[in-house]
Amino acid sequence: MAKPERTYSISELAREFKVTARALRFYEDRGLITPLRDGLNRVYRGRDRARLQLIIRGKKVGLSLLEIKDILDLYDIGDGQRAQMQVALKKFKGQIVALEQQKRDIADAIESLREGISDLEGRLDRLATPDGMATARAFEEEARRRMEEAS
Amino acid sequence: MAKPERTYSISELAREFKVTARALRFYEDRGLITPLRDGLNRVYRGRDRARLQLIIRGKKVGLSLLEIKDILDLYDIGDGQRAQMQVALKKFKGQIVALEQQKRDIADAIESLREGISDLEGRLDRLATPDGMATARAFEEEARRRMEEAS
DNA sequence: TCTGATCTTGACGTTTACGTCAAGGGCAGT
DNA sequence: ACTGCCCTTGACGTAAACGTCAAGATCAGA
Repeated sequence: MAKPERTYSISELAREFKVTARALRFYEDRGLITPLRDGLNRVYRGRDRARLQLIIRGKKVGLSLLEIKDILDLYDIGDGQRAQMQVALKKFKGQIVALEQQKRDIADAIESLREGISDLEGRLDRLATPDGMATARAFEEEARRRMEEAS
Repeated sequence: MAKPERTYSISELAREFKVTARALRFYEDRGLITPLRDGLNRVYRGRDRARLQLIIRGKKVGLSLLEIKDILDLYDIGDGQRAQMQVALKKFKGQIVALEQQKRDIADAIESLREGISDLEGRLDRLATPDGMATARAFEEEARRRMEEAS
C-alpha cells in the first residue's frame, strides 16, 4: 500500500515558483535539492518542493545559497544526533537575531524615505502656492499628464 | 564670514563607516559621491558624509548601488523642477512599498525558523527524557561543554 | 519518418561590488 | 637624502547567481 506521492517535472516547478530550470539545476549543483531521476530526467517530490519553497523564501530575505543550504541541511539531521541538533539550534537562533536586525534596518530605511517624501512634498507646496505664473503651471501639468499616459 | 566646514580624508571616512578606501573610490566612480579635491587627494564634506550614510543604509537593506544612486540623485533636484519632483515622489513611495514587502518576507522567514526551532527542541526533548542510558547523555554534555569553550 | 516539445550536460558569458596588486606622487620626520 | 605613511590612478581578479548558447537524447503525435 505505498501511496505514490505526487511528483513534478523541472518545468512545472520552474513555472510554479517563477524561477528558470537553469536555476533549479544550479540549486541541485550546489546541493540544495536532490530530486530523483527517471533516466536522465529530474523528478521532484513534495520534499523537493518544500525545500525549494524555503530556498525562495531565504533568497527573498537576502540569505546566500550557502546560508540556505546550511539551514536546509539542519532539517536533515537524523534523530539521535544530539550534538548536531544543538549546533542547529544555535544557527537558527543566530539567523533570527540577524533577521530581526535586518527588519530594524529596513524600518530605518523606510523612515529615511519618508523624510525624503516630506521634504519633497514641502518643496512642491512652496512651489505651487506662491502663484508666480499660472500658465507655466498649467503647462507643466499638461506635460505631466502626457507623460503619465506614455508610461 | 564663511564658516570653513569640517572635512574628512578618505581613510577617516573609511574608518568611521567601516568600509575600505577602495569602496569609497568605487562609489565615486559610480557617481554616488563627489568629494572635492585638494590636488589629487579627495576631500569629503558633511554632504558627502551624509550621502555615505545613506549608501550604507541602503546597502544594508539590499538596495543596489544603482538604486541608491537614483535615490541620492532625487535629493539633488533643484527647486522648481516640478516634474522631476513628481517622479521622485513616485520612486520614493515605490521604494517604501518594496521595503514593506521585504519586511513581511523577513517576518515570514523568522516564522519559518521558529518552526524549525520548535521541531528541533521537540526532538531534543524526546531524546533527553526516555532515559536510555544516563552515561551516554553525560558524555555528550561533556563534549558539548568542551566545544563551547573552544568556540 | 519527420517534427516539435521537453529534457539533458557542459562550457562560457554576465553583473555587482568590490579586492588586490602595480607603480608612483607628496609630505613629515630624522 | 632616506624612510614611512597616506594618497593617487589604472588594471586585473574574484565570488555569487545565474543567463545563454551548443549539442544532443527522448518521446509523442501527424
